[in-house]
Amino acid sequence: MKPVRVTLADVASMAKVDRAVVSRVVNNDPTLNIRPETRERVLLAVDRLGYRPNVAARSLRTSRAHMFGLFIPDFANPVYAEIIKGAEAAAAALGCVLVTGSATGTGLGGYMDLLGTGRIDGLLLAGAGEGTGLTAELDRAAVPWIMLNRRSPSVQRYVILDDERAARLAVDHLVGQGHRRIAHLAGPDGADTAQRRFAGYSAAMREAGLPDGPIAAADYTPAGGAAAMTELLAAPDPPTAVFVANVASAIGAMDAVRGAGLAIPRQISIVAVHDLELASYLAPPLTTVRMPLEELGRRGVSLLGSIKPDDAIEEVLDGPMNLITRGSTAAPPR
Amino acid sequence: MKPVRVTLADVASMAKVDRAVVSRVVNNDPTLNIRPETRERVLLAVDRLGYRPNVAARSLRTSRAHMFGLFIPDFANPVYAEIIKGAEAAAAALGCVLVTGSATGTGLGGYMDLLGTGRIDGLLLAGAGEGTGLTAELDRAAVPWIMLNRRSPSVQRYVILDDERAARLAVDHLVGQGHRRIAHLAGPDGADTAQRRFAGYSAAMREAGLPDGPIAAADYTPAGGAAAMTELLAAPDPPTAVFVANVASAIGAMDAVRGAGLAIPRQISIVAVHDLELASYLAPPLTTVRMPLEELGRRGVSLLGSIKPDDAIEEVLDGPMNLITRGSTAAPPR
DNA sequence: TCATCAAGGTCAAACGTTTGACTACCTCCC
DNA sequence: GGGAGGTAGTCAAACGTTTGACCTTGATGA
Repeated sequence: MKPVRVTLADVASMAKVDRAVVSRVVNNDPTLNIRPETRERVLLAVDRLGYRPNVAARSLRTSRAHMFGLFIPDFANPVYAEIIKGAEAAAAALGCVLVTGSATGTGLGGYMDLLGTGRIDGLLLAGAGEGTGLTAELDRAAVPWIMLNRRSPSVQRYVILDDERAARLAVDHLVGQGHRRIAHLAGPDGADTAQRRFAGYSAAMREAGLPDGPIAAADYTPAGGAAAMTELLAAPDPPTAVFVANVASAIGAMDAVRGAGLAIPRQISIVAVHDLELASYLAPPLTTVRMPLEELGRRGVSLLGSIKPDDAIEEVLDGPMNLITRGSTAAPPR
Repeated sequence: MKPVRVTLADVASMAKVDRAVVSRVVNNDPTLNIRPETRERVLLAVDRLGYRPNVAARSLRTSRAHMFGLFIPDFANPVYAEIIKGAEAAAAALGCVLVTGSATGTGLGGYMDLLGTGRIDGLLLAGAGEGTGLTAELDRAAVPWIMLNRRSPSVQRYVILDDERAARLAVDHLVGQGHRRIAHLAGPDGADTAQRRFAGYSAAMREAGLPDGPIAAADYTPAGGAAAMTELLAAPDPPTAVFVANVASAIGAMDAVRGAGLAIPRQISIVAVHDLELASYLAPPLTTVRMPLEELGRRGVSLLGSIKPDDAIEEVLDGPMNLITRGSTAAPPR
């Protein structure tokens, strides 16, 4: 077969009908009155010619791109992989493509330039885009946008997870094992998720009648986690357990604990937010709280598909969230 | 500012010129003769109105989408993150958007449906798409495509890395430390990378005057790696070192070694292909061979930008490739 | 017999760019 | 005076869909 560019007109002439009929058949237009045999003829022609609609022409006419954007800070963070997966699936269900971009490639500034006008029908901002003038520009271009798992300081347009509940799950688990000196290896100061996880930690400790333990902040990387953990271990009355705000930090934290010559979980227990396949293969396997990230991506896209440009969205997604108990947590040393 | 949809016509009427002039100014058409002051007027109008070209209309007219696709099996595999990064950057340099899709969301079949006709100017296939009828369909739609780090059995259109060299680097390192019974934890049977890494392993062993050690295949996941490693350890004369074809497998492999009660690197050394930030934080830190994956993505896109549909491409990319020695390799037990 | 109605389509005008062809004006030179 | 040539633009036809308005035919009801 040679490369060909099949258009509506080709199909129409093969099926001996007007282009309009083909268009309506292809799009299942309910207003179309058509004899079954004619429809058959059209579908046959579509099939024989291998017709696929030209998306540019369609977009131009309908001013809908059938494409959503998802912007993330970095593909290397596996936490985002699940969000992408859910978002892709939801977009596909809507007959749309998801284009995922990261800040590592172009930066947010260039991103809008590249997307031009009318390339996407909506944009999901996952942990990126705060503070920049991007949202204003999106509004100007009438592109709906939603922040995922981040609240924006000014505008109320977000879907977040119940990070407080996640933190409670983790802390309650530690408390249940008998820990009383529980530290918190928090997320970076600016991050909204970090604040919510801290709030949950603090509330759970209070409810258990325990004072907040030592706290150290780290960005969501192994290196950051290692540094913060070293800090926590140097505290005057070191903790017997640590609730870590992020699994990537936790990996670094575990290394720091080993570096200090302490045994996990015999001398110190660790539990982190976000689960990874890899967590089972660490030494020891890491106890985590699994968050409904895939659901988050899915929900984001489906909201994008239905919101009006000025709708406010403030949603706390309650998907399944559970503690996955592995070897990194145990009763404290006596 | 209210949402507006600014078109060429708006700019033209504000600048008191024809739409054609605006178009030529915006696109820097060298054939245009224009007075500097007129150009200024146009640019001013563009700026004041916040004009951005409508990509759908442009694509329709020029039949170029200014968009490239990259298809990967799974976002959760951090190895692909680097490829994406490079590809995004190269696309941006060409003024194009990169849309990355994965098999987890829609499957390859649906992917083409969604992309329709004319949505992308070229597609990079990274470890996905073999065997399906996809490439035939791409050819039919006259969409250039290139396989990344995979050779297709039939058509010769690929860019690969020098996996043989990577394997040699790893094996030579082990040989240099005095190992003589070196096993290979290979990749999945079908994978082209697995074959090349095996070939490199085998060649390096031969050159060192050593016989191939035991070999076990695994998919590129921790679970697969753990199972295969267990198999290797059960061999009659167990190896003192293992060359693992992939870092994800290696993480599982390390766990299996620990499960068997053996110490790394004292009783068994491990080295794997592909580096991750995380490798430094494993226990012990994992020795790896770092591959130029970012370069691979970059090169893929830039080739896409320049090839003709029927060009053959058979390129072995020689970017920097180096052994990163960490704690998982040492001299064999005596 | 004529108006009405439904079925089964057809017609043609957009959508916003790009681009080859064309024009209007001026200058220069013989 | 007239032709050549250059400058600075203008004109209008595509590109492939979608969609509201319109048309034709045959059947039905009064």
